[in-house]
Amino acid sequence: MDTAENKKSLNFIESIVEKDLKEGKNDGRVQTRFPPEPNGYLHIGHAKAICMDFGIAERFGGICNLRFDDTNPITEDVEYVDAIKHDIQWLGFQWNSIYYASDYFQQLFELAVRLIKEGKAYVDEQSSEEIAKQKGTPTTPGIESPYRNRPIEESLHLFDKMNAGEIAEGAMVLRAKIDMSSSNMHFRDPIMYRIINTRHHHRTGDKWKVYPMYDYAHGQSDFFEGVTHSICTLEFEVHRPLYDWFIDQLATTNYRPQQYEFNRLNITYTVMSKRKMLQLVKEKLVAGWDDPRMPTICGLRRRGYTPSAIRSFINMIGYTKYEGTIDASLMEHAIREDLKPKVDRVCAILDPIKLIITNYPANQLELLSTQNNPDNEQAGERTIQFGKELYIERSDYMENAPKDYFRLTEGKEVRLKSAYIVTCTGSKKDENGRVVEVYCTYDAETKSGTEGSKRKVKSTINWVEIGSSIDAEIRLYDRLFAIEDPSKSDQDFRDLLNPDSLHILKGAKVEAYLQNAKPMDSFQFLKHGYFTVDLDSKPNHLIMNRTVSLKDNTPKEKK
RNA sequence: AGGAAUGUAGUUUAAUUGGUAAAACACCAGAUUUUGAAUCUGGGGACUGAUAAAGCAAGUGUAGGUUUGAGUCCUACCAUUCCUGCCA
Repeated sequence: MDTAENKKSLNFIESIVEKDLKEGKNDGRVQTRFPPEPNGYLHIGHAKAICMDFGIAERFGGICNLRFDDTNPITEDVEYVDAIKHDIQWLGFQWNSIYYASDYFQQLFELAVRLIKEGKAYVDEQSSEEIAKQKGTPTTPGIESPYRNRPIEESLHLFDKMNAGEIAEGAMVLRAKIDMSSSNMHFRDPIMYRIINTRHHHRTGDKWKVYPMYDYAHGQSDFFEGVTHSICTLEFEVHRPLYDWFIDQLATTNYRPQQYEFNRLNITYTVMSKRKMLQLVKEKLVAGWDDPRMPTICGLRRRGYTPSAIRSFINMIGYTKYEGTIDASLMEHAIREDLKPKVDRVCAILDPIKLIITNYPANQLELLSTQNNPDNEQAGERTIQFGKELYIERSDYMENAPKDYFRLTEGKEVRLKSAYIVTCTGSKKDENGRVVEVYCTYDAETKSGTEGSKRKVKSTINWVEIGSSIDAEIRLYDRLFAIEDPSKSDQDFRDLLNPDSLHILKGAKVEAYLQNAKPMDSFQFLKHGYFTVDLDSKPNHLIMNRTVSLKDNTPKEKK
């Protein structure tokens, strides 16, 4: 797999790294970092970034560190730190070291003091509204703060008071003194520090009352760590000049981290915003961050997606600077391909109806053999129990069938998968006219594997023997949103949820083989799709999630 | 309107760095099958045309230009995305 991957043409960032290496930039070092903010769970978009950050290091013999961008205690929490670590490792990556932006708070503070002393930063006492107003617009320059040229000593003194907790939250900020008329809005005296003294930081506790902003903290953290290629998504492109400006304040040698941006991942029928996901979770529109409909790593995991499927999907879509939207079917293709050779085919009857073989001896049971996975010889065979009374899918019988219906209807033959050929002889209805039992006769000469079984039959249907079958709750998941691009709609995204994204079937019957299935085990239910045992599944209450359906080409029941 | 960036089949990416526009997914048809899945074979697909026959002075957002030769270089235009949090 790796050789095939290496043959593939390099993406544009890999090309840059290769060139940098050739030119001996940064002493031939390659160092990346994955910098999540611990304020939510990782999603498939992060997986793309993870594959990039760790992938570059792996491919070019460099290192990749995990760094938590924990500069905002208002939204961040340890809960997320552990989940993020787990998700990265589950995806199959291992960081070199773990760092936290908060590890650098002291250094960042000292540098800020230095910038004040150099006249490159000042304490502003205006409200956020005033500062926003003075910022101007992209087409009109901003105006300078009245505090912009206050004495250095005064800023120094106030910055200390800010950090001592003597100033109220929101009352003052530290701003870099750059250019209020820059065409780049980020240069209009960006805020470096704000006061947060009503929250404990999950690592530094109450030590700090001022916290650095992203633009200041991020690049400097890269610098402190020795990052060479700081890879992020396109929306940070306009931040790059500021990133460089701050680095300029620190760099004294040839070493410089360089920021590169690639297109973030968008997928049809879902949202890729942590804010929106949080909202879905908080308003209980989904069952949690790991709801199998969520595009989070934990959601995909619970849905039955594998790390290799996710990685192959990411590999398929590539990295460019064009912001498009990936067809959800591509991800579905990835998981089908991944699971195909790996998981056993089993019988599950989602909407059962009884099939009684009238000429089969009562109380007789026999053991039949069936292939575990026709796409993988090594998976071997297993035995299944057959008897007089079976469950079949309700839809596999029709009382008044059209010509092109090839399954059970009076007088017609079908093959029972891995068993016998049977002929339908009729059915029984209850007082409401609902079919409750279907009858058939079997041909004892047609047992699977024998000569007699070679007869051509139009259709094969699935079944489970009643006595040995086990009950299962089946959760049929579908796309979370009803429309392709919920974020481009004028409507509230919550009104665009797909009302059919989850159907729970309580009365399903599955074959005994699933008796010992454990959470996260995957199977293919013949004709239905790939299913995974849910986390909440118990030995006496089997719950299975549909990962993805088989491709559905059944619109034959037209006309 | 200012700045930054991006336009290649329906979608996402390739294209030996100036030299045959290709792949995957999607779509369509046929064969095959003890899964109406998978598999196999083929097809339309980048411009025009009606879905065709077919055409082309035709094809990589549009229009020009440079060149023996342009998806690739140059110019202009158009479209889309991002930028005015004390979020990251």
